[in-house]
Amino acid sequence: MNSSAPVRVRFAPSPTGHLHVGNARTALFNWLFARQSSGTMVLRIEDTDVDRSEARFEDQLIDDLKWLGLDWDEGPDVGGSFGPYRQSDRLPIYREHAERLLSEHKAYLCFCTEAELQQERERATAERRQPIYSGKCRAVDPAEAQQRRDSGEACAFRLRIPEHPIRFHDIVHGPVEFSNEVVSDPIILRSSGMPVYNYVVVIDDALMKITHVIRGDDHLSNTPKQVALYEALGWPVPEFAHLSTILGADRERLSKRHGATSIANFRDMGVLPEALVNYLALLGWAPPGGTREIFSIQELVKEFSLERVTPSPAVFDMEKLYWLNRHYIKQSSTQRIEHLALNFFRALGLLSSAHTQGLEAWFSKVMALVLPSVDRLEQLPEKAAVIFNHDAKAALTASDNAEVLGLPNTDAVLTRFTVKILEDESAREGKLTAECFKKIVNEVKAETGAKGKELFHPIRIVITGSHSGPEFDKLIPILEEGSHLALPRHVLSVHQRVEAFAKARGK
RNA sequence: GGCGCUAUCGUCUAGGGGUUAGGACGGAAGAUUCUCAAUCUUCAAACCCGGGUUCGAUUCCCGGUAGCGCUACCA
Repeated sequence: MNSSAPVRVRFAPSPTGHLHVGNARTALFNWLFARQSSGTMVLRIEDTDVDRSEARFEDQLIDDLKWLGLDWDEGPDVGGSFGPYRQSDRLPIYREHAERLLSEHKAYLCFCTEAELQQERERATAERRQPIYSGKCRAVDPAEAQQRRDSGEACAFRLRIPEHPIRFHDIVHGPVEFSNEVVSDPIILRSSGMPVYNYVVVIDDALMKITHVIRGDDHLSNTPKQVALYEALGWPVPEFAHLSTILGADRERLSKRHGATSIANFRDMGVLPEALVNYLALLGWAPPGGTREIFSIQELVKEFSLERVTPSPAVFDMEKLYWLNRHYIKQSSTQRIEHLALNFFRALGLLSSAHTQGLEAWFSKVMALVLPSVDRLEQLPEKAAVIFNHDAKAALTASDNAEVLGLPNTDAVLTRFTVKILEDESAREGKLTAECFKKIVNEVKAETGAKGKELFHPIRIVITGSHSGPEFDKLIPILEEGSHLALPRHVLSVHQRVEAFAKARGK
């Protein structure tokens, strides 16, 4: 172990789709560890699975990582002195080292066919034996093997697993030991000449001088093979840190079935990157004392510690993410949030991207009204429906409104209110102020004797279609100003709403 | 099946041989408000089971159970 060497870590995703939250956490922990120890972060693309890998996914991955605020010092896009950083560009390297292992008798040629191996495995399972490779070709004389290879016989390269238990250290799990009895001599180079994952990962990590391998614990059982490989190659074994799996609410491995799982999903929902980073850091890590929850990414760089990472699997809790997101939405500058929020309204055609006079100031008021009630930005248009939508008929027939509409005073309130608004000069022009509105409401109160919810609920039904909702002081100016803006979806003024409601009511 | 990993409130976790087992999310109640949201206050809620070690285990050890992973010429 080269613990004194400068820290070098890597994040090594397969470009098979968008960045998943589990991988994002792995990337984050690698990055935090690198940054806090002034180490080097390497991005390596594991694209040896040609069938599933696509170049465009690599760009997506990079976008997703950058969105989270992560960066790297070496990688396919930025270069570096340990490249190439795409496995598909490293094939000659893998072959070269495989040949070396062969010549040193650390590896041997295996002539067993896939069908034979398959049979052997089936027999072993049937007889309840360990389905590991028999080691049949270990016995083949190297010279004879070479001859058979030269004559064109198909063969794979297998690593010789040592005759002793394999031990390694894991920062999150402590010492780990595997009996050599249970680990097969692994194939490192297929008969097709293509190297196998467990082999290339070792070659790459070693050649890239990776000192700490931080990855998902689904690789824990593969690690003994990899350790054996390091030893066969005569290279130092790195430190390992295997991170627990992230589970869904049903305690199964988090997958698309559980809804949003990719970084892009969260971005599209209007989750802020700092909220996601904070949340991901808290999944499996806690600061000493364990009472602090809010961490900026810079604070995490300071406070994070691999030693404090828990080994047990964690269930992804959307609600807690949303809580953090609400926190960061409040923390953010209104300018930034409004800029992000605008896109959600544009996407639905509620607002256009054209410059509309007075839009910015008006939109700020809309945001001030609805922002406190959302978990994520995508909910904004729905919350702003009270502004953009008005359906008097629906308001009259909604079951939620039945009780209020049936109250003894409601009819009088509605009638007085309607008359006053329709008569009001400023309302007719869509220039009713919050003060004037309040004055009218107070007059209705005095004339009908209705107060509290008897007074406010019917009026709110007229204006918004629902008895509960935002305060009038804030809402009225938004409606009035909105009615003067040139918007794709016209915002009805108070007067227009009252008029429509009166018409629907037929009184 | 074999091997490995894991096990504290519903969830994320702190803690650790003797504690009123701490915090956060969520939940409930209350305050505030015309209502909703926000905010504030309060409350409920956990050491998987069985053995051992020990004066004393939730903590250490062993076993069980459960969950997850690996067991490929997949990554």
